[in-house]
Amino acid sequence: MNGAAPPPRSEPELEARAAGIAGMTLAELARQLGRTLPRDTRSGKGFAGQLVESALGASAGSLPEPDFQHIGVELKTLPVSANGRPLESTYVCTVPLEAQASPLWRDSAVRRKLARVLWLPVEAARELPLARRRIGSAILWSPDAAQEARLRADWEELMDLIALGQVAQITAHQGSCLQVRPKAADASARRWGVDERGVRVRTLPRGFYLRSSFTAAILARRYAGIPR
Amino acid sequence: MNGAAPPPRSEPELEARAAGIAGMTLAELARQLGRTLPRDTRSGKGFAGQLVESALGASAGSLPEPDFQHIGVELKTLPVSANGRPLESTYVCTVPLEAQASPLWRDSAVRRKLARVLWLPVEAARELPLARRRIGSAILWSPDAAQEARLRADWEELMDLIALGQVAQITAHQGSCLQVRPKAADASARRWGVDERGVRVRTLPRGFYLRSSFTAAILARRYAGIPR
DNA sequence: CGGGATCCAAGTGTGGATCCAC
DNA sequence: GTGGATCCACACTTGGATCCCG
Repeated sequence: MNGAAPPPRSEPELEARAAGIAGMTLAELARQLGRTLPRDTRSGKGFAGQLVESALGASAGSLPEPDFQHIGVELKTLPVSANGRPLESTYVCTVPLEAQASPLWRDSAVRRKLARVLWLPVEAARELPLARRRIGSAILWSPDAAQEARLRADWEELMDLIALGQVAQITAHQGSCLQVRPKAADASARRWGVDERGVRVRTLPRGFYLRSSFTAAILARRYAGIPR
Repeated sequence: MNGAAPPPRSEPELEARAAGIAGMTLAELARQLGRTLPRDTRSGKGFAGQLVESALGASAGSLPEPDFQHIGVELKTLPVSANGRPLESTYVCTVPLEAQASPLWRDSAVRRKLARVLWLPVEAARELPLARRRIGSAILWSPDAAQEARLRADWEELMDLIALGQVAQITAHQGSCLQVRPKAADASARRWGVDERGVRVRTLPRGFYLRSSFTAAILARRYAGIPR
């Protein structure tokens, strides 16, 4: 196997490929794919995610489509500690800052993105160099009724504020499982939004993120499976 | 003088700068600005335009704003033969392919772009190497009533077809002074548009262009002034 | 600990236009 | 001659996320 894989044609095929890379280190996988490792994790924040995209046949760098568009599955790597506990929140998608009337959960990007996800744990303890980090066992997941209800409640609360032009008042404290945080090159970045009076204004771009307590619960149901 | 100039603060200041570079070759101007010439004109299609932007203090590579936004003036280089006759049509702006109801000329990008233009003739005969091409004398222009009427008539005819989803039927034969032609990296490029039934479809991106007979008339009123 | 700040790659779109086969 | 095709640069956006100070 060398170079990027073609798109998988079914969920079982995708799961089989994920099983095939479980236990490998990022260095091993990078060598197989002919990719070089970034010098450090600061300058290579997205490296692990892009590496497994190539390995599993995701249409790399594509647009609002799911990673595996034929089969409607989104791929998310999950940085975990040695104990298999998520170390970071998970980015979902950008926040639509120009929303005016309160939109419907049914039509939301958050619901579409999270409808079907292949979670792939990857070791990410700060002291462990990129090269030695190992890939865990994947979990193919859809939200159950309780999870979807919590996601929806958080999303509706947050989107109501945005539709009212209150985005500047939102902090990452809000939302029990889904939060809104900055998503930008730096704090000076600006995107078009709407203020309290409906006037178009420049504002900091933001994204929806899943709290790590939420992804921890997903992993807890099925052992993350980092080989020892 | 070295590096790009700051924005001019008035039309007379802009005209004075243009007079200052009239008669210079592209090689001379490039050396003053510390820029290197492209190998050939095929790979350097936009070079002359970008060079004079720097020389005159246009906010290079900026967005839908006029080149000189403070004073509301657009800069257009005009490739001319040894006789001062325009050799090419002039690109104005992209065609809004998603327009539904027929929009108003008053609000159009074409009218805004052409409201005030500094035309700068530049020698461009095919046999003349980039380095030896000379810059002519600038003309600061606004459309007179007759010119605006022709532009408006062409624009309204073309935009009506686009609003009806007939963009695929438009050819460069239409329009007495303003035409629609492809504006893309190649013929496979696609942008969102609307078909006859109002359905969103992928279509070839297009731009508005001024026929060279139109720009020739502008130059004819005031001698292009390539020094001999 | 975690909320706010930041980092990289690649795709897309726009602005500058001229090329070239028919 | 000119209508359809193409070329370059670079700003902007999105998708991949983790960093790091209070």
